[in-house]
Amino acid sequence: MSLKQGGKADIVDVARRARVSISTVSRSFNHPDLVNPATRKKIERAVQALGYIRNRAAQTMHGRRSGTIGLIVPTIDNAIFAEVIQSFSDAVDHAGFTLLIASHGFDLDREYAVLRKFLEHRVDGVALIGLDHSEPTFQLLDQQAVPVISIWNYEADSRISCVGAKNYDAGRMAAEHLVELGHRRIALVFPVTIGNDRARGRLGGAVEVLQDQGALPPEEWTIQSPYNIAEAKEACGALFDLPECPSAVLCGNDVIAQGVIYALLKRGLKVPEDVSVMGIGDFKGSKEMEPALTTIHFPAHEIGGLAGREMCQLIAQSEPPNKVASLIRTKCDIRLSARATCRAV
Amino acid sequence: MSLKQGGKADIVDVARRARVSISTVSRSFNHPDLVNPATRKKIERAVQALGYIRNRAAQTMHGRRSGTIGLIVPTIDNAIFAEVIQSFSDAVDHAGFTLLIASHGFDLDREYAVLRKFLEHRVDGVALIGLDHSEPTFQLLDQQAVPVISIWNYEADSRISCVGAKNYDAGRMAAEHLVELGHRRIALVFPVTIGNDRARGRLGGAVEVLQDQGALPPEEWTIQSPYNIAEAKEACGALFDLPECPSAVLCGNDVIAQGVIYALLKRGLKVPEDVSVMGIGDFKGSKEMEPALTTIHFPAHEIGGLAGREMCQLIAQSEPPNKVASLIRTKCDIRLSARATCRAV
DNA sequence: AGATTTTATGAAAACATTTGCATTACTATT
DNA sequence: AATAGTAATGCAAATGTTTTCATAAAATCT
Repeated sequence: MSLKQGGKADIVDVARRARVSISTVSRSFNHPDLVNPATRKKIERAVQALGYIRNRAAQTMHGRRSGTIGLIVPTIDNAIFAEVIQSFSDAVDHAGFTLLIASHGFDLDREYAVLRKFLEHRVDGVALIGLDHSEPTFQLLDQQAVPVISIWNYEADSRISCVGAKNYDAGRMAAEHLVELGHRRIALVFPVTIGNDRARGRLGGAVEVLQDQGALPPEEWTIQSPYNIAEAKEACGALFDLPECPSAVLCGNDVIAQGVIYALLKRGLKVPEDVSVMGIGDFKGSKEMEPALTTIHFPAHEIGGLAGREMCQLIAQSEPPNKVASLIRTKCDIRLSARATCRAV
Repeated sequence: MSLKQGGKADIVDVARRARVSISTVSRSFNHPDLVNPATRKKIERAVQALGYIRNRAAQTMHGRRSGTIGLIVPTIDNAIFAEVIQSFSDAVDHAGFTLLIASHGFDLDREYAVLRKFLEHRVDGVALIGLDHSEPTFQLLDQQAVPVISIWNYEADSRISCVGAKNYDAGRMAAEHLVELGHRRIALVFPVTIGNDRARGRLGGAVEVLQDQGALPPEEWTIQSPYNIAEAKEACGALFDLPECPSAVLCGNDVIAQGVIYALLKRGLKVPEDVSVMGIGDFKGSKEMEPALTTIHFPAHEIGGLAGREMCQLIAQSEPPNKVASLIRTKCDIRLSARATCRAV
């Protein structure tokens, strides 16, 4: 009975019950210092009694910020991004924003479609993974002048703000480590690189080092596999049934590395005694594996948190609307985590 | 120059450019069949030229659906939920909805706060994990009459719609399998169960079976550990340094199981020769492990997808607004996946 | 005590849409 | 050829807020 029949009370109901005008109610939410504490109390009571919940849509429509941030990722259910999504989410949540999320399965056209959808919802900002996006995506971003940040990759000349690391360096580091350990017979297991600049950068870096060393792997030692334990395990199986087996395997990321290790174990081969395995990413759990995975450490948690905070900053900067925020570029350091899956030969 | 100075065109601009009324423009979006194809073409061209993007906030405000669904989970960066989030996301995306997501870190008060925030955004529906929620949460849900679904657990007498499995059964199955294999010296590694009915159900089921067999583990064989490889590995270490070592370990989920396996490997103990390890959940990758993990299979992908589709159904049902949708309860089957980490003794 | 500033409130316009009702122009029916 | 029915469109009210401006009341200054 204290509730309106519909169950949904609006600001007018609150005003009526508190015997003040709607302006005062609105003010008591948005600029509490401008309204008499006693009045505020009355309003507070009315809100309680009616179970009133503010309608953000109405505020949004009025031209204010919507209080939402959109995050577009290739996939959610993947160790790579889960950590970065979590820390990004925490950071924007902490600043009072609500997160809209969607995945596109590495399809840049779907990415564009999702972006449009987010824009229809008038997100205050958008975060994307990597710097590889379709031209329409860039144009839309530009035209709508929405604050945008790219997570995971760093490029000094990126078209949009970014926070992340140089995947090219990661690829180099990984290959160099293997080479320093004396390996020359190195196989490569990477995902498809179109529309995936992280993988492309890593592979490019690794190949360059190997080329300099005259250790470029033959065709049959270059395996393609998605970021997925099962498929990686399956895909690289043939590798070890070959007459000449590589002494080390450099993997596109830790998930692939895990698949490779399982494939080796399954064949009764020992890591690192028979074959060394190198990952990239240093996902949660890679350190705890037995033997612990040698990999290139990416500070995923830090990258996600930084990206979230910088996103909020970009949004604050771009106030008033239409003021274009300046670009921010943050380079995060990566480093070799030499553990137990690679040995010198 | 074809763009409005602000960069943002509205429906009025489109109408003007297409030389029709705003009503017609609106209609051509929402009820295209009611407008002349030729007119629709004109409007389409105007939209293109102006780079117009519809404002969902305005539609929302008008009382229609917002086109958003809120998903509240304990954590995102965890193998347990990542898969279910992904499939739920895909399902609602497919139906044209946009997903709002937030995590609460197993804190039911934060869950309540997040729910409020989502309701401010006028989500068309809310999905929660499990059936353990604070009383204010249930009341708010009730009072706002928002379609809601619980994911992961099934209870015949749940207060809200649910799709999932019986965690109690999972716990029983796991314990029964171990008992059938002849194990009596069984250790338990589970997370804190307050506010986590999944863990509570599993533990309860397992304990009951063990009690019936007079195989209830002593205090020092009951370990507490969060869902986290590193902490599980660390936490159960002491277990194997004890004078009398258990012959099997039953874990709260597969992540914990993996931690336990690594702890064993680290001590030079073999799985399953020295100790059997049982997981619950059957996460992505558990099948590929070497040795492959014996676990209770939860159809996470199916649960998430079903939940997403049923959420959309509930929303459709609750049209017109204020019509309360009926409860839906779907029980998903779980089964033992006996693989290689448990052996008979 | 009168003038000036400050504090607290209200009225009404604005925001970008949707939709019920009214209107006009066709097409089909007798 | 008049009538009824249908298709396509426009007008204007409604949606739930925020905010500018105006006004009234109270506090401060001289």
